[in-house]
Amino acid sequence: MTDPRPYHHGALRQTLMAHALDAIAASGPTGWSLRDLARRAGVSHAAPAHHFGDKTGLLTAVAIEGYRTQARELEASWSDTHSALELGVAYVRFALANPAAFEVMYRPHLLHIDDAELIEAQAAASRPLFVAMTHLAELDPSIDPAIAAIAAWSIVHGFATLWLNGDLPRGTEHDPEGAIRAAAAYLFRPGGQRTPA
Amino acid sequence: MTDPRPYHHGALRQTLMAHALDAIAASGPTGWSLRDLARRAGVSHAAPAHHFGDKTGLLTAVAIEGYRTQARELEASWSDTHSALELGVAYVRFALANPAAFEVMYRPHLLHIDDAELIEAQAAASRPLFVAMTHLAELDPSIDPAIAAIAAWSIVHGFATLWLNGDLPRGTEHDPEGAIRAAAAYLFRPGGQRTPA
DNA sequence: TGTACATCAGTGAACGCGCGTTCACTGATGTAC
DNA sequence: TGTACATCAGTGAACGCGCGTTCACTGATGTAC
Repeated sequence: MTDPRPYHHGALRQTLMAHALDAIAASGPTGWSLRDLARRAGVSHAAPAHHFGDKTGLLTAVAIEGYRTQARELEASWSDTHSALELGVAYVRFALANPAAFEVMYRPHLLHIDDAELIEAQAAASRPLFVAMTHLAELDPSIDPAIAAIAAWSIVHGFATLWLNGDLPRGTEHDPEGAIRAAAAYLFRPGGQRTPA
Repeated sequence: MTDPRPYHHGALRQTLMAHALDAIAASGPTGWSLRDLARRAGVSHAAPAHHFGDKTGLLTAVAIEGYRTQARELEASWSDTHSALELGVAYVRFALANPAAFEVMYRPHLLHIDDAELIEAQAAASRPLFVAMTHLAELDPSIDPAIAAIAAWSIVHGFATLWLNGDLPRGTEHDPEGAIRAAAAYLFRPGGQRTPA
């Protein structure tokens, strides 16, 4: 009656990564075991080691895939709008759509940080931010692109983190994109002198 | 030759919390066990359950203590400076000085979120932010205090998170306070109209 | 000052469990000739 | 078209380990009278 499962799974690597995303979303970046993932994939408990070596290897694979997707989305946002604000909204949109990957990507101590593919994917994902900040500094010479990058990255990263943790007050829930768009608009209002508030 | 340890430890609760902070800083909010903490405190493995019940209880105690300290520091900063910018710097200073507590405080799913002391401590810690934003909105009527609160909280929370994870580029390392002060100064520059950048 | 008793803090043995890792293996697939 | 062989993906039994939890206990402390 039961399907005779073929000896070779066929797409075990991707399947394990998908289950890892579920497990991370449910129990955090370390709240699961390789055996658990194997069980979910219907495969023997020693199989995951073939593909990832260990947990860190799997998390690294998850982060790489996350950075690649993020890079694609940020590049698309920038070339569509040439707006730093919309780039920030795209950053938040990615985080909210991919909470598990987002939770892993920015925690170097969970990853094999010297993995070449990881380093390259990270660099590709951060490029649009620097392009946008340079663009901004050209329009407004009072803006220092390095500091602006820290400001912009911080506000969108902070918003995404707080939103995913459920820390933001009720009301934000139904329209997170609207909330970050309004909040981030306070950054880089053109013209004004910079003085401490 | 060895000290005859007294049957009663005397300050086991505080000692376990201190070791928990070390363990969290080293291995993340869940990368340790109650048995491990008991070992570090030189006490039998069943002792921690007396004080905290379980891991979540201990993390809740850590978060409560964190929020109380944070509330004290933020209140002091506000009453000393009446500056929203300096309040943000104080938020970052707290996070960097108390990384383990900071890592736990904003993750409700790690905590007993309906603990009355936790709720009260959280509320006390967030009060200065709303006071400061209300103050800001009085000075500049174009500022919406609710949105400004999200913007301000996001930028300092994001900065602290990225800094603690080691994600920010070299250079920021030696003067995180200077970096967040410069970055946050882009928020709420007086005067300018709000338009998307 | 003394005694009895309740309460509290911590002990230590026992349990069953899920984990990562190892290892010799087997079944399927791809390639060379 | 067929055969031989290498490689790769996944198996399953075994191991030792640290874990949380339970439980009857013991030693110290505090309080009532």
